[in-house]
Amino acid sequence: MPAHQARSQRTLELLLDAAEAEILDKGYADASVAEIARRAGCSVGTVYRRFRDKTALLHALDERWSEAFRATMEDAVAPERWQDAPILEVLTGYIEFTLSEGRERAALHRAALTMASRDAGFAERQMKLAAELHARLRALLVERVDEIGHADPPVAIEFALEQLRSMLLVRLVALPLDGPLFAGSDEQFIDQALTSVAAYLKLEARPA
Amino acid sequence: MPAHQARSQRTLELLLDAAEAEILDKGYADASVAEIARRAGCSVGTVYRRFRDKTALLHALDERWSEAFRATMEDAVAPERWQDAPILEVLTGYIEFTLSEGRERAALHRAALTMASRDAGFAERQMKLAAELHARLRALLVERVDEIGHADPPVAIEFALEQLRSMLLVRLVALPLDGPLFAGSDEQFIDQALTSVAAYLKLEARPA
DNA sequence: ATTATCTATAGATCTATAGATAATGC
DNA sequence: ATTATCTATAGATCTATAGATAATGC
Repeated sequence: MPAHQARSQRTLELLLDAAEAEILDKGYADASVAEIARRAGCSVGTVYRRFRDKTALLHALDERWSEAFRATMEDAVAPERWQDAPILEVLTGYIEFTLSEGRERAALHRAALTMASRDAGFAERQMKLAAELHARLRALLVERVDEIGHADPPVAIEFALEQLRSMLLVRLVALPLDGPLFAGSDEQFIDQALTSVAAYLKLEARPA
Repeated sequence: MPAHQARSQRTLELLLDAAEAEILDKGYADASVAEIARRAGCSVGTVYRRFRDKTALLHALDERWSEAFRATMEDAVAPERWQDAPILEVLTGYIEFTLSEGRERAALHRAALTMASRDAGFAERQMKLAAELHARLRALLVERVDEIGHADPPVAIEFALEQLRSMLLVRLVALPLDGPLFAGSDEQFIDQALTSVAAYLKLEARPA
């Protein structure tokens, strides 16, 4: 249902804002269309003029989130940005980016999680984003393979990235259950994570 | 609401079984009391005779799950069971236990996850279980601290356990989003996980 | 006599639509 | 003339309860 008037375009954005607020507030399952309309300052009928149904509205919201994340993510792992940086520095950047981005977006991510558990479309979009970030990081490490002393670098790169991603997920998303048990500060966390990955990959100074 | 007759005790168990089936089938949010009653072969009124409300029924179910898990878990990490085993062997046992237990209970764990996102009581119960397992593993490692070459063993033990737990969670729970990206087999996964933890902890053969 | 169960339904949601009214822009 | 919005409500849930009926066990 395309918007033909400037007015309806504005309404559409108000609706997405309202849906976001409502979902972060009450969660996916308890978000009501009537309340979203109220928050957007319009009527229920208007919601259904712009969106086929409730699900379509939530998909539009999830797409907005995904696009915003893709933009920051692509910027954070752009190869130009890490020119000549050794692996440990790249990974430090990744961890710090994820921690700060994740903190800001924790509520959002948790909301997306519940949405994904009820509709495969959300899950697909999220996994695709995760895979893209993964691929970009892999490329950065592959370029620096001469630092890696591990016997099987391709496997090691995959595993090391999965290890970091897993720890960050648990630390950040702070799923209601499955939250972090490691009590250390972020500095301590980053420190140990880098120590661990360096030991596992058997990182060596780069040959000149 | 205690059960005074043998009949009502049986009904109670039928209701928990029915609730379990219903939740694994449709998820927490879509589980309906009427359908649970139907599956248990009794009426809606009967459900409310045994449980104050829907939430109380789900808590009773979650408690049943938790008790079952606690039993297998305590058995799996019992100190007697690992007498004289070196750290790597203990951790192999932990990983294998978690993978097999987790595979069986993945649907259940996912259900608990959604329940936890809507009611803090579920979250608390789950985190407590996770913390108990963690504490038992920590004790096993602390006993074997003379194998550890890492500069700060207490921190290293915490971090290493968190690292394993995080990877196992992502690999197993296979959250709708946040699923695993590491494509290797279980054998490959276990192999790399052990390589990694050995390198990080700087494990050495135990002094005789 | 007490406990358990069932039937029937009140009451509270919540999504989605129909039909009337108002604003926009060619 | 077309697009957007609002009001009012149908229709589908779903939780929880009231009141009648049946089974249990002292």
